Amino acid sequence: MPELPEVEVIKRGLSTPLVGQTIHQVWVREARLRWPVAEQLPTLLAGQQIKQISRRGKYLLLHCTQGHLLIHLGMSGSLRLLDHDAPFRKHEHIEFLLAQQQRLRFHDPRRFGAVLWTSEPFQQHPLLVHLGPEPLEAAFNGEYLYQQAQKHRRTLKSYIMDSHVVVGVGNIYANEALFLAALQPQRRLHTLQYSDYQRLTASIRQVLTAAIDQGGTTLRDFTDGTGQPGNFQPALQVYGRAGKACERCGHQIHQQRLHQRATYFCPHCQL
DNA sequence: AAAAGGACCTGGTGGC
DNA sequence: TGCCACCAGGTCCTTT
Repeated sequence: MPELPEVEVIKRGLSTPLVGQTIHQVWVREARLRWPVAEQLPTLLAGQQIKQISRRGKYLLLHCTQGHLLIHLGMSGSLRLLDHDAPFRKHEHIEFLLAQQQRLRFHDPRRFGAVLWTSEPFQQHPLLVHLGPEPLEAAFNGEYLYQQAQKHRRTLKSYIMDSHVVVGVGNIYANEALFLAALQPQRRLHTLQYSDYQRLTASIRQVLTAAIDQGGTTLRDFTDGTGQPGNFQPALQVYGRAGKACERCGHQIHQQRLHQRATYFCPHCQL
């Protein structure tokens, strides 16, 4: 479900209601997520205050009094802030009881998501320490993407979706960014020029920024922390548009499988 | 050693 | 209606 824009939208939506709140109680109804939820989690978290919320790639980080809660939504995860009387839905695996009788619930049908605790500096967590730069920060630029590419001969799409290269670019936005940059997803890295990487970094930034501004992309069920869906879906140029007309040139959008993922592109615009 | 494939899950959809 | 195959926004681990 969530790529970088969706996680960013959730972060922004939950910051105001959550920062400063105390976690009074935690209920783990299903511990079998991507990694088992720590048995001690309820004990560890009880009484801790949420000091700050941030994001690293697709990880949402709740910085608490004595450590950090790392939340990854995987493919189908979501977080909802609910009133005290909200009935449990299926797949609501974890509940955080807050003051004012509000509760934050982690919902994830496919259980590819993760909820992890660390009391160490979070940057050094094994899942975060090897991540590439944030695409919206200055370290991610044409020079960087070009230099990294010299180490590989793989396809362009798998390259930009690799979180060790750059974080946050999932299948939807990889397709969209490649369309914006007029580059075919299956191109091999060594066939590209320096200027292609400059254009591509700009396109990645552009599509992620626009998606954040629109509140993210809702295909089936994405909502921010308060239940609002995103509005970026109508702006998608290629993703999910197989057989439809390219909005730039009118040719049909093609679909093919690349590395097991649905891949969309305009064979006329993208070279 | 890089790159592709498999695995982890549930639910929705479309075909027969 | 039922059954089945296939698809889905992620990413770590294993195999080639």
